[in-house]
Amino acid sequence: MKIATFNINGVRARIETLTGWLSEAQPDVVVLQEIKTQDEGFPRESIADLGYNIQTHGQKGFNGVAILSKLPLEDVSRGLPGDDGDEQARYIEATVVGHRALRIAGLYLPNGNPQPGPKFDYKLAWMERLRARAKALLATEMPAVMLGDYNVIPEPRDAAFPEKWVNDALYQPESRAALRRIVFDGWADAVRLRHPASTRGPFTFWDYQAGAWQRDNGIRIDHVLLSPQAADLLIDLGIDRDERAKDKPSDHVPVWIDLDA
DNA sequence: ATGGTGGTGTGACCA
Repeated sequence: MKIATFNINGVRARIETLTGWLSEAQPDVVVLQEIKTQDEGFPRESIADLGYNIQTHGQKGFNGVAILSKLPLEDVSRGLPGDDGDEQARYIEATVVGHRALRIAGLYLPNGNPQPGPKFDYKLAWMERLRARAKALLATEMPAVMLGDYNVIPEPRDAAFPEKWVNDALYQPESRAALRRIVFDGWADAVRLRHPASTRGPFTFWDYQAGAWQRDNGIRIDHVLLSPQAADLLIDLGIDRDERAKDKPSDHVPVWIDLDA
């Protein structure tokens, strides 16, 4: 089962980018971030035409996440538990039933800039809520995958120029420590499983500005975390870097895994 | 030191 994450940066503006990639890559399950639309504005038809079931958790203008799946989606839940007052659409979960059942969590972690400030505080609080939810998923002992745009650069080798990020929320010691705490509870970072010795990258995001793509000035912020039961099923992993060079690209590229599920 | 690009929706915010 091929499962991917893609921050699409506006699904209506980039519907042809998305359908072109779906047709080529043929993922079974995709979590999308930054759909930037309410549920009723989501371009369902052109995605359903490719054989996908669609579950959205949209918001007007900003944020918004979705799950697309060629297999049926069950027990869908929207929103990250732990704060009933949180209005931002950044989290969706569902169960996908292949020959095994898998729990999929698609997330768009807060950017947190500028830091310090209320947005950074929201990021760190959101990460504590994510850790609690992640622990609950581990406790089920069901194969689980938590993937999406984490907006955290884990280590210096995850940036082309780490020194440029020292004042950025994505690279603060607090952000990095919060991600480590989640991972150390029992998750595997799938990209690092497959690229353990790389001293530079691989990257998943290149800014639109200043020729970042042309200079390969990238960062790794889109992550795939696997529960132990899911890690046991890992067959393959890829980062569709070529998508960044195409017309009307997102600033992120898809990251995918193939699971024996 | 700088939002230089891009989406949303028509102001100004978000990344």
